[in-house]
Amino acid sequence: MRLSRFFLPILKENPKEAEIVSHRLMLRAGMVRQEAAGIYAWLPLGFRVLKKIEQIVREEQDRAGALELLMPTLQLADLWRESGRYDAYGPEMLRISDRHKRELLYGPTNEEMITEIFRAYVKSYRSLPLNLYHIQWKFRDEQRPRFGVMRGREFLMKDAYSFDIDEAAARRAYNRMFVAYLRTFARMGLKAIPMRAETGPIGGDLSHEFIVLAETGESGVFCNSDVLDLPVPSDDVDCQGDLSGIISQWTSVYAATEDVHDAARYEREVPADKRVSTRGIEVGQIFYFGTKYSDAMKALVTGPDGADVPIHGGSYGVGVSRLVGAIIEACHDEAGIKWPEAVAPFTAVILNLKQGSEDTDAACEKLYRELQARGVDVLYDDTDQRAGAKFAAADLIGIPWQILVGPKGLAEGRLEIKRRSDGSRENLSPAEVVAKIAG
RNA sequence: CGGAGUAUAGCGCAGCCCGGUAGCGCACCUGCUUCGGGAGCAGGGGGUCGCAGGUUCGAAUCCUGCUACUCCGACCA
Repeated sequence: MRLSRFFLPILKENPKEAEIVSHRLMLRAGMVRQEAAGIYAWLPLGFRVLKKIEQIVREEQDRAGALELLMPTLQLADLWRESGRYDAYGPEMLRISDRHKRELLYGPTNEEMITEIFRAYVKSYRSLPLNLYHIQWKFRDEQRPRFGVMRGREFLMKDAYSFDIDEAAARRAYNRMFVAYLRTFARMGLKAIPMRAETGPIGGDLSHEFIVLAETGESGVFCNSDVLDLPVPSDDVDCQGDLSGIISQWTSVYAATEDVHDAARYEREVPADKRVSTRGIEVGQIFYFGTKYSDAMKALVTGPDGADVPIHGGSYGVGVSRLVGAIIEACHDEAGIKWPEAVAPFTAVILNLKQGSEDTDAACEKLYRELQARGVDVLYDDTDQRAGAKFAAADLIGIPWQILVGPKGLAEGRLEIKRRSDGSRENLSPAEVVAKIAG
């Protein structure tokens, strides 16, 4: 992508409403624009990141055996009356009526709808286990939206729903999602710690929140620093195999949000030098809720003995749009964002330090073509701004690799490559640059 | 949902007390000079001053009502 043809409305000054760093940087980097309280338009740069995150979530859900579908944003009120949540959900639910005065709502979550779909088709225990998920916009009419996309009213969420014949099978489904979540967040460059959590209004008795440690997080958290060094399951983990060893490894180390924090146990189990008391951002939560919805909505399957039984369910959410902010909270410095490569809007940016000069133009064009040919997502800053402005913009938008092409280096046949994450620099030949980034 | 504020150009702000027909910095456009860490000079474009009423010869400014947004707290993927 040529920057001169891209849409990147960078701001030099800080918008006054943005209090936390991720919100400030997202606005300054031209990633989002606020359209109403807690409602954002995703501009091209932000949209690229959102899509990368979404794709990682999707790949790990698929790996875990979940099946993607897509449910609508609007749902009929009657569906929610069946579960009893239409009234219980309260003013956070956005209620709408259509021209026929039918009552609808903009979905804040989809347990009811997925249960309705499930019960319409699945009749036998032999169709289980089943895990269906979608990645769709949700709306929760928060009393006080804030912190940009970290707590918007409209947000993109991955929500998966598992269906199993009994509790033991449901716990295996829960474990598969637990492992998928460990992998998902690690692939994005985040340390997300699973913490025992309250089940809240969704119900059930087993739940973990996945928390990214950050001073600007909304909830207080307490954990044993050992949990930060636990190994994340690798690519070849057998999701259909026995995962209980991994789960117990992760859940035996103390980690809790302030809501369920047990100070006595914390002090008893965690040595003083390993106590971490900080704040965190919730990026995912998983629940096992048993037969709560299948009882209320009569989602029954016929078991091996011929008797109908309610299925055991779980639901598993990832805040996809929130993750964009969470990653920035975890990865930035004074100059701007430092995207982990896996979610970066572009892998590399070419900075032509003397636009209009024959030598640098030719070298940049060649490099740009070669990187593209090698499948690298590359941004070419071909604007006629001065070098300093290009450096500042590149640092701000956080592209992992900056390739500096200027007359000084070219005189010796060299380009300078700067790594955004640690600021390290190397002088390399063009071929070496291509090999390093594409290879 | 309690409390406190704000609304003037794309962004950040001044002007309002004391009414007289809107200004500054950044950004944008043109030209020249610059050119490896957010350049300089000169010229230029852009605002029914959140909306609706009222007072007045005259309202960004005073009065009334409304709306939107922000911050602190209680609450949430």
